[in-house]
Amino acid sequence: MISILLFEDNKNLRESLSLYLAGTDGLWLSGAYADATEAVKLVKKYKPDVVLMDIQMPHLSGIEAMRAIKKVNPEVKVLIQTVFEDDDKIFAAICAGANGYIIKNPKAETYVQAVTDVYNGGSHLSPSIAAKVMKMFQNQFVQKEQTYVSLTQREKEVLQCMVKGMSYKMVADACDISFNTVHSHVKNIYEKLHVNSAPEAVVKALEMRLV
Amino acid sequence: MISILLFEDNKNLRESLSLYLAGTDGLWLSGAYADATEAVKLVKKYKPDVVLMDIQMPHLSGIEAMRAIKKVNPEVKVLIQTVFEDDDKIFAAICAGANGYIIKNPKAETYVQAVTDVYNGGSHLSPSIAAKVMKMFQNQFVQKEQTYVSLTQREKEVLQCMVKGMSYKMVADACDISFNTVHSHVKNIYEKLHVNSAPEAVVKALEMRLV
DNA sequence: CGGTAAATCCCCAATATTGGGGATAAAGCT
DNA sequence: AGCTTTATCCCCAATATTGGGGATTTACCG
Repeated sequence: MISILLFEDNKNLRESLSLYLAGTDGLWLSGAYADATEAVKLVKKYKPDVVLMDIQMPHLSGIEAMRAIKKVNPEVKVLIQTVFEDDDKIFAAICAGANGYIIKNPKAETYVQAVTDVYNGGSHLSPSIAAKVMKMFQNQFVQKEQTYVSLTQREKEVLQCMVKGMSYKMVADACDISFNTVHSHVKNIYEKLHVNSAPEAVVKALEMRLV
Repeated sequence: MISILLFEDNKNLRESLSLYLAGTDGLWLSGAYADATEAVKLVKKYKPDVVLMDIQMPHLSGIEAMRAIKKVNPEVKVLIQTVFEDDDKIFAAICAGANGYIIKNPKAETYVQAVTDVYNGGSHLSPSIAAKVMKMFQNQFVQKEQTYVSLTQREKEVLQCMVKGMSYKMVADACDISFNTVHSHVKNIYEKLHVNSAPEAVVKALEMRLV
C-alpha cells in the first residue's frame, strides 16, 4: 500500500484526483490539500510514501514546499505535477530534489505509474519533460571531445578509490588485492589517461565522468 | 504506423522482440539485425521512425552506431536499450543524442510505450535511469553542505594549481614562490580541509567549489 | 606599540608514489 | 595451439609528498 499526500489548489482537479487515487488498488490517499503552507506538518503527521505536489500554489510554491519537506524528511518521495514546461521550473524542481515531474494529464493511469515508479526508488518524467532534461544535459556538456578511454572494470574500481582519496594501501585493502597489484593498475591507468600523478588522474576522472 | 529498426546481438531477445513488435498494432518492424556496422546504410534504406539500439554490440557499440546515424539522419529517433546502468554509459548516450534509454525489461509493453513516446517527440527513460540522470543533474548544479572553510588568497591559488595536477615544483614556478613555501601552504590547506593527501584535497576542493 | 595573521623561506626524516623491469594464471579469440 | 587481454603479484631505485620542527618580513588592527 502506497500512501499519498496530495497538494493541488484547483478544487476540481483536486477532487477528481482524490477520487481516482483513493479508488485505486495499492494506493492510499492520506489527504488532499489546496495549500502547501502546512505541508511539513502534514508530512510529519501522515508520514506518506509519496507527496504529489502541484508546482503552482498560493502562498507557498510547490518547489519551496518540497524543499522544506526534503529538509525534514529526505526519504519522502515528491512527485511534481504541473502544466508548466518551462526549463527554469523543471530545473529548479530537479535541483530541489524532485523524484519525478509529470505534466497534468487527462490519463489517470499515468499518475498511478508515476507514483509507483517513485515509490520504488526510481524517477518518473513525462516524455516531454524527459526530452527537455536531456536537452539541457546535452547543452551543458557539449564541451570536450570525449576521447573515449576504455578502462577495465578493475581499473575503474581503483580509480574510484583514488577519487575517494585513498592511498595505495587502502585501495589494496578495499579491493582485496595486494599493494603491488594496485601499483600495477595505477600505472596502467596513468598510461591510459596520459597523466602521471594521482591528483591529475582524479581530476581527469571527474571531468570525463569515468567514475 | 511507426516503423522500427532493431539492433540487438542477442539472438533470443532479438527474435522475441521482433515477434512482439511486429505483432503489435500501430508498429511496423522494418528489420532486426545483430550487428550495427551497417546501421547507417540500413537507416538510409528503410527510413525508420525509431531505431531500437542495444548498447553492447560486437564490432560497433550502440552509442557509436547512434552517433553515426544521428550525423546523417538527425531526425531519426534512437532508443537505447541495455542492461547497463553505469553513469558513464548513460551520460555518453545522452550526450550522443539518445531520445530514450530503457533497461531491458521483461514487460514488453514498456517497449511499445517507449517507442511511442520518442516517436511523438518526447523522451522515455526507465525509472532507474531517470533517477540517475536527475541525480547527476543535482550533483552538477547543487553545491553540498558548505562547512565554510576560509582559505587565504595564496592558499586558494595553490589549491587551484593542485587541481590542475601540478606538482609542488610546478606550483612554486607558477606562483613564483619557493618550493618550501608551497610546502607550507599545502600543509596549511590540508589542516584546514582535514585531509592529508593531494587527491583528497582536490576532490574536496571540487566538491566545495573552492576553486 | 604589541599582537596577530599572512606569506615567505629553511631543515630533517619518514612515508608514499612513480617508473622501470619482469612473471604467472585465467579467459577469450582466431 | 598461439595470441591478447586482464588481473594478479614481485623487485628496485629515483622522486615526491607529508609532517614535524622553526624563522623572518610585512601589514593590519586596536
